[in-house]
Amino acid sequence: MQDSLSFDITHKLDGTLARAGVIHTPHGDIKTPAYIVGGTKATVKALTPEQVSGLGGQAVLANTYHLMLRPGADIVQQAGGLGKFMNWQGPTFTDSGGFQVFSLGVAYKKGIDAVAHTEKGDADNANASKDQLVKVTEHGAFFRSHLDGSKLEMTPESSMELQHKIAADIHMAFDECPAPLAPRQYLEESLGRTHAWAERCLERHQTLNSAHAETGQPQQALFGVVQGARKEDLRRASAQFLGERDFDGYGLGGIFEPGEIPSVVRWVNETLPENKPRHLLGMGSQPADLFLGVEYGIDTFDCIAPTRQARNGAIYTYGGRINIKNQQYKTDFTPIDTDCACYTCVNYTRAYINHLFRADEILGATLASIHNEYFVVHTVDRIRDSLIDNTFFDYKKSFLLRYYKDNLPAGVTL
RNA sequence: GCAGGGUUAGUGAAGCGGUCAAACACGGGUGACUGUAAAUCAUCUGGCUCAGCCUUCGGGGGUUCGAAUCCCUCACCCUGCA
Repeated sequence: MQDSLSFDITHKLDGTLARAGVIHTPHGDIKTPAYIVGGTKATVKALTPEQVSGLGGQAVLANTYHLMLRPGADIVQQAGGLGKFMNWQGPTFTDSGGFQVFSLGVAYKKGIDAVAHTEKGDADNANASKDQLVKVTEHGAFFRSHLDGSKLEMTPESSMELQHKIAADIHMAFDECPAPLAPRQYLEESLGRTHAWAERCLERHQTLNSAHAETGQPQQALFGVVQGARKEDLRRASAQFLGERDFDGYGLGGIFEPGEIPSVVRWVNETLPENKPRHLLGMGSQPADLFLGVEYGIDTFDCIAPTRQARNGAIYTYGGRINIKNQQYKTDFTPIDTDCACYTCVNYTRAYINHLFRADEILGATLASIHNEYFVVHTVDRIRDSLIDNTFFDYKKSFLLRYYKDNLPAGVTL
């Protein structure tokens, strides 16, 4: 059977876990470290695939839960798979739906921030609220659709069936993402479940891949997802358990702030096998995530924040984040960032984009999304270059000082 | 000219004797957003020496302990009839 995926490490940065390399997939290569563009519902919101590749995007990540609801995995399959369906030629990932166990579960109507970042109500964070749409059992997760309330079930097996129909190049194992401040006992129980689910995912995945081999379809790859919250022993045990199994790579889940990276990501990446790619799930809202992630051994990132924030007017510049809707930009006829080479910065002014947002014109979302996504994709590309020419720490320091000035996020060091 | 209706904060529009600095929407200010529940959400939006006070509901004058709310009058707008 032909390999679904291979990974070459071409450079390593001495004294760190950082590496540069190439992931080879049936739909092309990904030069790593790389920022994977969020395309949850088989679309990168407000952008055409040409715009995504134009801004430097190498691969996109869609979501199994969302595509199961709309349009349904069967339709994506009939279309010829995710890439064909959305006219994206390059590599694709799907997330399993594991994160929705969290976002529609304990975090529902409280917000990820409230559940993941605050110390208050830690026990509360683990408990079911009346509102939440998810119930977890050993068998799988029961969802109520956030769209119409209908009852759905997702199991490790069904997630793999769905992902194979959607047919991205790289799948994620169906995991439970627990609230990071849940009680220890719950975290242990949850991790055991995630591991059992991972084995069930792997088994079904291999069966499905064998069927593809018989029909001549490309092999698909599966990443195991490491959990364990902020507990070193749990994280190392998870990385050990999954690292011993035949996954094509690993996703790191349940990480919420840059300050966790030097601890949690390090524990995991010190333990995982070195020769397989590591994807940091859902992190990459701000530059510190990217520099620290790479430094502690991450190969790929995905995050929806650049496009979501762009739609809401929050825009990255090398001097920090700005809100383009603010009054002060009404008559600012300079680009978002004079040091940025993206399509938006080359062609448009802050005043024009400010106008588009105030007038509620959809082009504002597009131009802002092109810029924000370029900003993070390009930053990771530059980080890659800095690994190759051995200037990582200089680049990290100058970038983060310019971006954060005196306000480095908690836990971030230069 | 006669009869009726109207004039409320940046705009539209509730209120019809005390609990009204005055609902609500829009507009405006600011903030948030990390495997997308999100082109979303939060908050402020008369002034000030700010748990209190001051000035506001077309202008002026009354009634009342008390008026955006009732009466008189003036101005302007709308609708009928001449």
